[in-house]
Amino acid sequence: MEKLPPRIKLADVARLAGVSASTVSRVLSNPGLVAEATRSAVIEAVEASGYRVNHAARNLRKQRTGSVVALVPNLGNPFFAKILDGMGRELASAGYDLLVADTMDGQGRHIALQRFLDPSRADGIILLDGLVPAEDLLGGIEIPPVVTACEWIEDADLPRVMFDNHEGGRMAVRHLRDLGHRHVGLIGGPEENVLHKARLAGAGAAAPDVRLTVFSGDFTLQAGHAAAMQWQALPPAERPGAIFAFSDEMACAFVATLQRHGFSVPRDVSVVGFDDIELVSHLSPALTTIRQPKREIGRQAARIILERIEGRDVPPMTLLEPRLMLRETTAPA
Amino acid sequence: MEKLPPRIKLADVARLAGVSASTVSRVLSNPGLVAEATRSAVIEAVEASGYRVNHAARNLRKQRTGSVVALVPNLGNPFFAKILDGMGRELASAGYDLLVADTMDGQGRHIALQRFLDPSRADGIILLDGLVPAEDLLGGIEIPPVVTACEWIEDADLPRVMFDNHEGGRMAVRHLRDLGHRHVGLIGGPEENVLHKARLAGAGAAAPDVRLTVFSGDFTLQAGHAAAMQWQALPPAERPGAIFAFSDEMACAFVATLQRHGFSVPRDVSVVGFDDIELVSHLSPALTTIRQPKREIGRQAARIILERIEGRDVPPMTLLEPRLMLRETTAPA
DNA sequence: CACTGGCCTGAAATCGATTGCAAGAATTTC
DNA sequence: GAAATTCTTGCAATCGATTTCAGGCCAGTG
Repeated sequence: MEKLPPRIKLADVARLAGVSASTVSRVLSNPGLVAEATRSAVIEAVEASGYRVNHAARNLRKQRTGSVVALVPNLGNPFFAKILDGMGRELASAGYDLLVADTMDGQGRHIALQRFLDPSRADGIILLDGLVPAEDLLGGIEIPPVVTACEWIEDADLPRVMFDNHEGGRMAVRHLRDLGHRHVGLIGGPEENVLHKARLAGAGAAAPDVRLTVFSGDFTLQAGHAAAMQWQALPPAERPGAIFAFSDEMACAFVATLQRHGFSVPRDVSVVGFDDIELVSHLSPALTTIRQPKREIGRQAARIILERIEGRDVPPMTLLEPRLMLRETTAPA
Repeated sequence: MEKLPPRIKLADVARLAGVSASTVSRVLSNPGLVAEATRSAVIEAVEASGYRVNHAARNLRKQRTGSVVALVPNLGNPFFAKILDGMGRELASAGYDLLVADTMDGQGRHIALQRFLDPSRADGIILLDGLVPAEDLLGGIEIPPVVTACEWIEDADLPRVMFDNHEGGRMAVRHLRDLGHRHVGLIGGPEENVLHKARLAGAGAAAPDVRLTVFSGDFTLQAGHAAAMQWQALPPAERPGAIFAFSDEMACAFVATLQRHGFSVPRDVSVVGFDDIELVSHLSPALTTIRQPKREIGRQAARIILERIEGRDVPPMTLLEPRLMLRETTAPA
């Protein structure tokens, strides 16, 4: 191992430029305070020495961390990738780092979040999991500002950034009704999930003359497959002629399973998904679905946490509009 | 705004326990050095006061950051989600935070990575982008240890964690040959991409009697669609009877586009993908593909960067084995 | 009984940048 | 030309935890 030269610090630059460390610091963070001649000498010394600030020292002194942590229920779920993407760009352009962490362990148990709810670890928190106990976020201790995105926590008074799930649910069922369907099957999420509840309520509010049959699910491919098996097992007269799945993955698996058993979509059954993940528009038949602007949710959540970090007030709720992507899996009854 | 009590620090706990700050620090980081009686008094004081260490201060003093940064070419690509997942869990269990950042801006231009290549920002770097100029990683300045994962940098001597792309390519073409295909179309990635080169070489090495026709691509759905249009435009005698796409997304789009134009898979053409993203096993027909153990790649990369952080030597290359997932999109010629 | 060694503990230095304060220089005002 | 401002700049304190060093205490040994 070669011996590395010790890292350059502020004092070294100061010596090189013939000024004090304070002056160098000012040139770097508040150049207006320093006389033109001194300033350029300092800049030259900074460049000549290849100085880079030590973040730990700066953060300690300034009592901030320069990073925001995103807590997701499952990092492996591709759904969050686009959201993190939007978030990451927005934060990066404001000079913040994005830290990500899972709220669940390998076995799907919620882990202790105390570790992240600490002002010395992150300046702000973006929470994408609606099932975190509210008391974790309010307990007497001092925690950084929090905003919830996508999901939200019902009994906590935190700013929310979310898609209009109720309207999305309404829109899907309304679309099917307009096609003449009067019996719609829903493939839902976990019952305690806030997204599930909102979409279900929206679906129910869409039209009084549409009968709804709920197949339970959990947003996964497996759940879509299971729902298709249940659907087939029903006597033909009892089978809903249309299906609204609360995630595109469930919708895809539902369609594929039926196809494999000789049914045809949309001839035998119409299907609407939810999310509009990119892939589904490139399948055959292309999935009709409710689009969630995922990147935009990430961006907005980032903007809002930045406002909160600056101490400004933010709207209690930012609602993003749904959009029906009309494609090939729905047809008249 | 309510007035918050000032944050508890080490000195406060020390006063409460009737000892010095040094002793409290020792109890927390090296309990063996402290007498049993003192230790329990300190622990009690820590709990009573709700003390939490200040990371900036600790990091400054210890000259480390407690975090590892993963640099990905496109955070929005769901392919990376599973990798980050494996990585995140492994790092978390070692007490490290995972920072993520994109190596590209919104327009697909590479951004300056200097910002992350800084020992005061991260203790280690996991690079998932093979197109970063090698000089950025070697230039005179001191940077944290780096490992490359998935992709790698040809002219840099950095530890690599990767899937055996050559063997994956070989396996796919061999499988098609075994089914009787003697003309295989490849839908590749960008020409300068290392994954593309390795898979292409593997495909070429599979069998001397198989003719290969390359359709250019870039791993995206759009590229798969474009390749399907090109395929159809060929005179039937010139159309490869089998296709090996270098990503599942391209394979899916290829299949769907052909289906939409009245062709049938695998009757008219056999298709093999690459990656084994979860969704493709739940389509109809289910995609035959080469599985990449994505979570495992993340885990291994994390392990290796942790070793490097500890200063230990690591193998220059960690190769993960391919596996052919035989499903429904391939059939005898 | 004096001495050596081990065990605990506290004082103080240290990590490196930021910033309030005050002093000296330069400029303006009357 | 003296007094009042305004600019610049450096000194020294500060952020909070860790760690070196040295000293106090106690037990064991010759």
